[in-house]
Amino acid sequence: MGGAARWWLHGSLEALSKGLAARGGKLILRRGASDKVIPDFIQESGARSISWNRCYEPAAVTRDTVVKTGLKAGGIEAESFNGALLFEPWELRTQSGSFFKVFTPFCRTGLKMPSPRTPIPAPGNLNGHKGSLASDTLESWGLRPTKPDWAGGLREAWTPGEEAALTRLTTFHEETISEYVEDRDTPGEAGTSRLSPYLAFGEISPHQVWHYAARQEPARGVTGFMRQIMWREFCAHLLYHAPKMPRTPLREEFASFPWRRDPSALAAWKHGQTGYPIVDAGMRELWHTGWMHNRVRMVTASFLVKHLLISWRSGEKWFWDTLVDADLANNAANWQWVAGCGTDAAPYFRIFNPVLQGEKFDAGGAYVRRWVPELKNLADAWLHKPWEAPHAELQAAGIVMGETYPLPIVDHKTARTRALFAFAQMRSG
DNA sequence: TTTTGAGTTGTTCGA
DNA sequence: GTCGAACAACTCAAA
Repeated sequence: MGGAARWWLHGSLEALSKGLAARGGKLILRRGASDKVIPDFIQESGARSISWNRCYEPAAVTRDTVVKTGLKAGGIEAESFNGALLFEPWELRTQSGSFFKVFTPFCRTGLKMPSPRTPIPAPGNLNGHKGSLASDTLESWGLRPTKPDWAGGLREAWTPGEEAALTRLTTFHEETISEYVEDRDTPGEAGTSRLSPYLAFGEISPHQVWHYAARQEPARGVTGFMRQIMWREFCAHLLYHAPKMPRTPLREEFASFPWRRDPSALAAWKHGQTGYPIVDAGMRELWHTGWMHNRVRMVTASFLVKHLLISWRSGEKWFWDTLVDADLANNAANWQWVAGCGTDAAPYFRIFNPVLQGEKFDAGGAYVRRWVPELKNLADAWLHKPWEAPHAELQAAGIVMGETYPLPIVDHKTARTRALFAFAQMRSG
């Protein structure tokens, strides 16, 4: 797990432990190889059956199959359930029986399926095990950063756990969803659901999200929001059917793409020091809060892959380490989409212009001013391209280009031409 | 089997 | 300033 996700997991387990205790249960923590720890624990506790929610990531499928086979052979009742996805990955098929590689027909087919099961409430009383069973302490797992403690921004921004997830869902529906279609693309507004980490950790299920939305008045935003939930579903199904997706480009010709190695440019990108305000704002939001607005994820990812010509794998790794909502399937599928090597990817000539993206989606500059405060006194007209601002404007705003804020590490037009050339090179073999 | 229409998110250029 | 076309060609999904 990445660092930010480990921080979240600590809070998540803490909340789960409290929730179980309130219902007469107890959370027991153990760690080690599943096919050893689980059978040992079953023997120790005298359990006769075990249930779990399925994971759909390739390594987890393999692991759980081994565990289940072993338990059944030992006469233990073992049952797994789907708590993570609206549809089973083998359920949604094209008419020819293959899995979907294009989102729109995938989504259409999903919406025509019988409605996903409705969630049932948690039991009131768990009637827990009465004996004493040893448990690791959560602290001993060392999930939270200590030296240094870099998680202050995460604590400010998030409350992990099921209760917080349900609050978030309710608030989103009461305050945000009616303007979802307009506001979800405006990073300066809190226009998105921010449910991603809760979904990633199973603190809320897509079934809960789905049925809660379906029960609402058919507000304008609901359909658009459900479409986004289907994107999560699509990525998970893709990973299930294409297990190599996190490492290998789905379009094979990309194996020979001429990526550059450029550690200093990569470092500038990671730390929000590229000289393009919208990119830097996004990367700093990520570093500070463990989350980045969806629109800005696209812009920053496109910048790494196309302007800097650095492999999407580098970006994938950084996001994996820094996102509280890090999810193997979403991360891999979306990086491949941006890089153009996914099955349903953006065409290669679609290269985001970070200045235009900033001007279009952060027109009032609220987002950049929040995350790049050294530019906050600069007028809207120059905010997304400070290197073009007249000297007097910069001086009035207290900015010295190259000192208080970096000059662009690449020129947009030059970088764009270079990217197009690289793609052409790849195509010609 | 063949054909046809369509495909998350954009930018640039020239009229 | 606004608008439409070009940017390529390919693969997928369904008729």
